[in-house]
Amino acid sequence: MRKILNKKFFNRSTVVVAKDLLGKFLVRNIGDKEIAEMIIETEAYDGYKDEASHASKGRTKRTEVMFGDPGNFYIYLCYGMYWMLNIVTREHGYPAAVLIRGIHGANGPGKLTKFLNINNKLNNKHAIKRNGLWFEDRGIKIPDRNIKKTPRIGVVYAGPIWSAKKWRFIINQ
DNA sequence: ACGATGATGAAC
DNA sequence: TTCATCATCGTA
Repeated sequence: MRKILNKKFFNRSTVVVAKDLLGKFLVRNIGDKEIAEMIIETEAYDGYKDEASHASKGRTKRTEVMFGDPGNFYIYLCYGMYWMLNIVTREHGYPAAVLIRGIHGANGPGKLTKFLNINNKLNNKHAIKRNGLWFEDRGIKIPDRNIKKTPRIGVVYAGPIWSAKKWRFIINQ
């Protein structure tokens, strides 16, 4: 079974999408090369009230993408060196996204974008084959008992309420 | 424990 | 136009 995840999949609760992405495949196509790896770690960033989310600054040139269509990529540079790959969730006009933090063979959001050759050229592009980067359901279902929830990484600046939210999801090895 | 490295947003 | 900050990672 190979089903490409569509707009409908991403137009749902951000936390649910983040959890559901575990076990799905991130597929990268460049030329005649195709890499497909299972997603093992994600984080949810939901709404303008979430102080950990860039969208808490409101609509800016950068955050505009998060207000866009579900299934679009939100990609930005972090610490001057690493591209972060996010996928926009919820309906158009509501700012939310899921950060892809780990795939099989590349743990860490900066490492996986380097591994898959992802940069801001894909920012605000839709996750479809035509753009060379998309998501597939290959029939793997991760049972709840194998999913670990923890607070998000590197967001202490967001204050006690938002930094404590257990919106990071990892497959228990 | 820390430095690399540059875009971003807010203050001035 | 400056300035602090940062959804990280490799080296130590």
